[in-house]
Amino acid sequence: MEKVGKQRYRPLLMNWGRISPRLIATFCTMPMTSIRFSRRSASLWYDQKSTKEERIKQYPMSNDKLPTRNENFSEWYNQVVQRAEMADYAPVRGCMVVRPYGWALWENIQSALDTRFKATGHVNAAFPLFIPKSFIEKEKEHVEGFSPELAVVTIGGGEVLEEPLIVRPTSETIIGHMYAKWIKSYRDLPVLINQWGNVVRWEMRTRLFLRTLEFYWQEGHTAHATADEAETETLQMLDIYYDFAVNEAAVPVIRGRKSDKEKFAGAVRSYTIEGMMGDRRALQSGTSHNLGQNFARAFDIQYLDVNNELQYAWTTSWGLSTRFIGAIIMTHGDDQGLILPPRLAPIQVVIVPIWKSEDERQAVLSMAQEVRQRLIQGGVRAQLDDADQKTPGWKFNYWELKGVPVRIEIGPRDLAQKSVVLARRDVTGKSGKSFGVNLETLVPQVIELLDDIQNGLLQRATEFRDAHIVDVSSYAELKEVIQAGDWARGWWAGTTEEELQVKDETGATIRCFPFDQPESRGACLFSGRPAREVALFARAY
RNA sequence: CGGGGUGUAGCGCAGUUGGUAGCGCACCGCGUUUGGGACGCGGGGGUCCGCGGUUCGAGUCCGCGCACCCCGACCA
Repeated sequence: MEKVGKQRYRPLLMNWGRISPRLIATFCTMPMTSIRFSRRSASLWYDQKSTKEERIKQYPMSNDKLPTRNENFSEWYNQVVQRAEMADYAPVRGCMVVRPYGWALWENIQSALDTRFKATGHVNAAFPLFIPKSFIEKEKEHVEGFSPELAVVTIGGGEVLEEPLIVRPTSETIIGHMYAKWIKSYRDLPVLINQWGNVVRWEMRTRLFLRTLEFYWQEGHTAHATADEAETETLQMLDIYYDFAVNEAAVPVIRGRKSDKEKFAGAVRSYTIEGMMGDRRALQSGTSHNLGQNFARAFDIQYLDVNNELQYAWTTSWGLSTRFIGAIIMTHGDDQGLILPPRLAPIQVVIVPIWKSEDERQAVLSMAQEVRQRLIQGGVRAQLDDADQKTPGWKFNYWELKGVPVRIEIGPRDLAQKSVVLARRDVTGKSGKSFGVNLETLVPQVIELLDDIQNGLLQRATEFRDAHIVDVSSYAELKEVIQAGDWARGWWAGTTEEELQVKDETGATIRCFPFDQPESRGACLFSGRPAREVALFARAY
């Protein structure tokens, strides 16, 4: 059954140029020094000639430490996601289960975004999961872009369906259809609807959160009376993503316009926020599209304007997905595991009690309870880890792996002075600990610390990013910079073909034309032609 | 769809010339522990991917399937 989609839709594919050796390039730059790995990825790291015995000796299967990010970033990511209990592999290839801890993070992301959507006049609704196949085919670029990755339902209730149903890869088409019904007059505009839901795209290579067959997201779909208004909306929503990323997630993204080659299938213009991950690869973390009148024409979204003339509406769409969780993980995480930005962290403070005797246990626990109460009353998301099967040391490591921003340790030594130990997740070891923190000033101090961590994460990530963007003025320089793993920024006036050539030869793509542009003009780094804007090149996820 | 690989306990794996299945971790019980990933003793857990074949006997050999992983061709 699952093959139906591919077979049916393959013929629709026309000019899918064979694409880049990006993945080869990535593979080549990765160190062959993985310490631990799952069976899944093991073969990648094997020296094909070594014997099985040698491999086992070389790579002990000890399960207690993460690979470091330098050793093998990709394996570090996989293990962090699973061991921090964010997500797990589902029994269906390429699908994930978002576990409660991961979902709690997503809920916080949702609420931060939803608040912003509502504040700008948007409302939520829900559209169907299934889309008639014919809908997808109505917009030419759209069908070409999405055909290869559609899941198709051909049987329902034991009967072969008259028209196959597509499991939505995105909802422009079905929402467009509904908008055509609802929009008759300029008085009906604008329509500003958002939907929280899931979509399915039949990807070849999958990674937890970053690319799975099914993922969760929000998709906003708006319709407007004028091109200007649609463009304003498109940019406004990109700014909301930017504000969210920077101020809630402490992920310093760059706003910009996608190149024609990279824009959404069916859009006139696509805008993006791009983040630099800990391995310096780029991650498209949110997109906003100006669809012009493409979908309005395909779905007959027409209205009568003030002059009683029939006009096509101007539509937009914008989305941010659970992929953003991957962005948070790969932006802030360190060799101990996750570091979650305090504003989004499901648990902001974890309290670890320490005791030896039963007497101590009682006393420590009751103090820990009180601390937890005070924190919660102060509006802090606090949790007490009072499990007695695990040692404090184990708990420290566990909660660090889970990225909880602040840990409070309470032991016998603290009882007497009515004080606690504060440990911040973003500074490892003893230097991140404050001893003898007084109970009376604890709550404001924790709140200040959370704030400090939030700012620190943003600053650290911003500095890291800026240190790895290099200005280039020639193709040779670009190659060198990309080869070194950094991002290259330079004047660009190239064609899509030239962009493709860069991708083929370097593995890098144009991530965006940043909004932040120099005043001057320059010469295209590739062709030497006069260029009006600079582009950012990077290897991307 | 092409090339490569793997299917044995929840996870990671071992299993010799074919002789009736084990190790580590996890899990359960009891006890001792607890300021940076504790320890002892005891215990539970198997359709050895499936089907067929060879054999007195198959995790092991043969055939055919299936699933998953990796690499290539796409993408938020």
